[in-house]
Order: sequence, then structure tokens, then C-alpha cells
Amino acid sequence: MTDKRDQLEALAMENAQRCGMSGMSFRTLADEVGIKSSSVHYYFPEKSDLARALIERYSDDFFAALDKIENSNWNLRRKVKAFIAIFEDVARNKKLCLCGMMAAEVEQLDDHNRSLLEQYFKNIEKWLVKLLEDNHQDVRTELPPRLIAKTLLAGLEGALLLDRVAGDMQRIKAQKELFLSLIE
Amino acid sequence: MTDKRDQLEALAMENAQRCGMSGMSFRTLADEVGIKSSSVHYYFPEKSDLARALIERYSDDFFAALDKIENSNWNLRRKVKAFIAIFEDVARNKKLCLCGMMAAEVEQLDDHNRSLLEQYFKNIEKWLVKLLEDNHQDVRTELPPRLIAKTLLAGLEGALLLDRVAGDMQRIKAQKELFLSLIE
DNA sequence: GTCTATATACAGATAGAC
DNA sequence: GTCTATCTGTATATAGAC
Repeated sequence: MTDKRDQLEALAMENAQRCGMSGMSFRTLADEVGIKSSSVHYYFPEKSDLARALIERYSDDFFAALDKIENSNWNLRRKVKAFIAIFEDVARNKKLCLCGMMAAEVEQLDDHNRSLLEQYFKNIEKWLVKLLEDNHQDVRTELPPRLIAKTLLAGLEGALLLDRVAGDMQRIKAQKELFLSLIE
Repeated sequence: MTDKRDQLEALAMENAQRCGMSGMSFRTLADEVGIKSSSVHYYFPEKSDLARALIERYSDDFFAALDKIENSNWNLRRKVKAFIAIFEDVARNKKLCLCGMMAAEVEQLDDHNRSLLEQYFKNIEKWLVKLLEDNHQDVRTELPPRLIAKTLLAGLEGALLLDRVAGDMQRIKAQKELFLSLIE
């Protein structure tokens, strides 16, 4: 049994990725773990504390996955495939990226959480740029790494959004094909 | 003076594109046009009626813009630029695509509105495919039109999302550059 | 068409007992 | 830590008067 705070975070994460910010109400969470909503406030005094915990948790998990990819001895193509596979996993589970979802409802976040969100996207792009620069010999296009990083990430986030509405994975698949075509 | 229903729709559209679904509450709208929330129900019996009106209005405006592009005598490059310019306009005004926003909160929509949303994206892709096929001689890549259409649209939707968080237009700019590089 | 009044539900949040 | 109880705010929605 994990501790209750962790349990609450995990549940809130599920709900948020499926139902947006409205899916992480203190009452719903309380019901699901079998306590009262006032007790949830013990762990997360304000809603923004919960939102922050989720962004940090999602971000930590994501960059842990990137670390694994970075420390492998795979070639660029396989590394990019592994990067895209993180998003394919989200799509397969009919979820959204937590941060993509929050980006759509950013007006509900306080300044600190907004800047966490901004950093999340920037750091992913930074990681991608480094990956592409370190393997420039395997990149088939003249387009700068910064541009490839930005369009790859934005396209994956958009694909998650649109594919969930359509109930398929066509756009994420297309995005994968397009960017793999730019790599040896 | 436009009629009140139209005024309500226009305001709801603004709010929704800036603040998400929570931005289109009947009370807020009522306050803004100077009537009571119960009077808003006269025009839109239920919230889903308002949501539907917005999707249809946004969709109609969008495809009217596509018609103009289609009926021009521009070459492919200029037409694609004009297509992307629709999204640049949204970004410049710090807004989201209405349908992109709703895609992020799709669990709040009823079945009918979900299918309107799905059709919106599918029809844009269809329009793009036709554009690319009709001008295949100006397309620099072997990638099929269907794939280009899907990645262009998803990338623009994602770019709107991420750029608004960052407060700039870097991703939309990158998306433009990438896809113009595929065209003569 | 617009109003007042109201029903009902749910949100975030806090005080204070145990 | 968790509870009960409660406050406050807001949401959608409806009945019925004018």
C-alpha cells in the first residue's frame, strides 16, 4: 500500500488526463479513495497545490523516460521512435498529456503553475535539440534542430487532442511517419 | 445593432476561445450583455445548445475562409500560407481554436457536439488533401497528401496551445516554415 | 423577451472535535 | 489524519409574472 498522498495524486492524474481540470475535484478524489474532501485538504491545502504536484509528477516521470532513452546506445532513429512511443502510450489509453490538457485550460492556473508548464515544454524541446545535434549525421533535412523539435512536440500534442476526438490514432501515426522520414 | 442571440454567441465565442468551456457560463454572458441568466436560456435552452451554436458558427466561418482561398487564383504556396494565416490570427489574439479547446474538454460535450467536432477536423483535412492533390506538381515530398494534411493541422492546433503558454508564436512559426519547405 | 425567485447541484475552503 | 458541519460562491435550469 502506497501512502495516501501518493494514492490521491495517482487518481487525480488519471482523472485529469481523461476529464480535464474538472476531473480532479477534491470531492471526487475523496470519494474514490474513501475519505472526506476536507481530508484531501490536509494533503493539498489548495487546489493549486494539487495541480502543482501533478505537473511535477508528470514532468518527473517524463524526463525519467527521456533519461532512459538518452542513456541507451540506440541510434537516432530508434531514440526518436522511443520518444514518440511515450505519446503513443498516452493515446492508446485514451488519455491526454497532462500538460497539454492544462495548456488548454491555462487560465485556471496560477502564475507559478503556468511557468512550470512553460518549462516542461521548453525542456522537452531542449532535450530534442540536443539529441538532434548530437546525431546531426543521421538527420536528413537542412531544417535546424530547434525547428524540428518544436514541430515534433507541438504536432504530437495536437495529435493527441484530435485523435481522442476521432477515437483513433491516425494523426499520431502520421506525425511519426513524417518525422521518421526526416531521419536516416 | 445585431440581434441579441448573435451578440450572445459572439461574446461566448470570445470567452470560450480565451478561457475554455468555463468561460461561457450563462451568468457571465448575461452580465456582459446586460440581461439575466434566465433570459439567456430563452435563446439557448441548455448549455449544449450554446456549445453547438458556437461549433457551427466557428466551423462556418472557418470554411468560408477556406472557400475564399479555394476560389482564388493563387498558387499552392500562397494558398497554404493563407491557410496557416488563419491560425496565426488566432495566436496573435492570444486565443485558441474553439474546436481545439473543446477537444481538450470533450468529455463535457454530448454525443452530437462531439461528432460535430470530429467532422470539423476531418473536413479541414479533406480540404487540405484536395488542395495538395490538385497541385501535386508543386509538392516537394513523396509523403502522401493525407499524411501532410493530418500533421499540418495537428501541428497547428498543438502550436496554438503551447505558444499561448509561452506567450509567443515560435511554434506556429516553426510549423509554417516546416510545411512551406515541403512546397515549391 | 425579460424579469424575479428559486431549486438543485457541486465547487473550494475552513473551523473545530476526536 | 480524519471527521462533521458549515460557509461561500457559482453553475445549470425552471416556474411563473409582466
